[in-house]
Amino acid sequence: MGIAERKGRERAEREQRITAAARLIAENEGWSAVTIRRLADEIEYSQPVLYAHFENRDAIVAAVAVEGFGELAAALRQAAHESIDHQGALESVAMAYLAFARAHPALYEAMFTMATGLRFAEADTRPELKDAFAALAAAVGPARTDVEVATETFWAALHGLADLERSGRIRQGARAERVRLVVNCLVGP
Amino acid sequence: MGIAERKGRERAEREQRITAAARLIAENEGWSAVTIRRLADEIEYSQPVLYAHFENRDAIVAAVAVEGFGELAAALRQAAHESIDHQGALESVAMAYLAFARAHPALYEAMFTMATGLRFAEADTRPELKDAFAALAAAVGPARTDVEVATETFWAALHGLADLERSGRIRQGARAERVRLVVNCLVGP
DNA sequence: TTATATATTCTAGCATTGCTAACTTGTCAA
DNA sequence: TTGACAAGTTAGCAATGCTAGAATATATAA
Repeated sequence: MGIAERKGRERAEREQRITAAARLIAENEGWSAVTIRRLADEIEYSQPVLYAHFENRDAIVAAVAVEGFGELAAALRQAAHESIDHQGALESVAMAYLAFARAHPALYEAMFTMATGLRFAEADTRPELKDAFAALAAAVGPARTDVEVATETFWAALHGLADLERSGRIRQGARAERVRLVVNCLVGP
Repeated sequence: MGIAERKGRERAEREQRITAAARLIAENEGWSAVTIRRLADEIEYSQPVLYAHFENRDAIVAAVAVEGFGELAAALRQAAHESIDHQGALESVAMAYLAFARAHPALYEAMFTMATGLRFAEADTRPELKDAFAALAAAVGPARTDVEVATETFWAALHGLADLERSGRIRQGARAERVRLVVNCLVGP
């Protein structure tokens, strides 16, 4: 009997609607507008139902963040394919990273400044998180001995650029120059 | 008559006590523990008094953040003095930046992830903010034509490293290697 | 010195938040 | 049909940021 299956499907679908609503509201009105009551309204259930899916509000943010890491990894992989040489690929990936952060500010915020519970390099690390790092490593990868150090540094530079651009602390105009500086550093010696 | 002066002094002192209490509580228990009621208790006044000093809670966070920028600038300047050659100074400054973020996580959080109202490169930008940027620029400074681009990139790399280290997304161990990679990139050609 | 006006500070309360206990309704097997 | 269990709702708690209006202290004028 497919009753259990149907219930499982319904549950998964409802969970999906919760994160989708959270993401939409956050992107339009900021994360502070994402309240349990608002989400309950949106999915047309009462508030306690949300707690049958997520332990608390932070867990909803974390779920959105995990989605984001999956999408970021995909975007980076696609950008890497658009160039032939190493340097071009790195520049392309870097620009794609910054464009991603700019296009989905609330999503990026969930991925990096909220959701403090999401750990990397642990046993329970979600595959999406590893995948995003791997996508960066693939672009940095060849022709370096210290791939991990280089990837971490590349990632940090990109994240820093994205964050300082978002908060208006560095000029929007000079983006390409800054990216070139970062990429030259990695592709160089 | 020094009545007005005395009142001004008392007012300034009370304001100082508010930000000091906010900072202390944040550093010990996180920013979520910094509530208006808690601060009111701490300075031994009722809650509305706080609103005679700051427009809202965010303004208190912002005030702490400004303090932080002043201290960061000082720390960077001091680090720059400890080396003779350019490369050494840059490495020293970078390490001092990361150490600052690690030593005062709540303060750093106020400076970069909260306090969204603080703008750079605007007319009303507080001098402390410009000073921190200037301290970095002074270290990057000579021997480059594009000082501003280089400084922005340097800053972004440091901020990214600090942020990803804080959230446990890059290894604490390889800090020196990453810093070397960043510095080599700026000092190089 | 005393009375009035002004400035200062407090009490009390509102609306909103995340979250939960306890009731009610629906569902399925015996 | 009935009784056990699951699913969902109502109602409410404690905490938050913030504010109106009462109460008190302080400075100025008579």
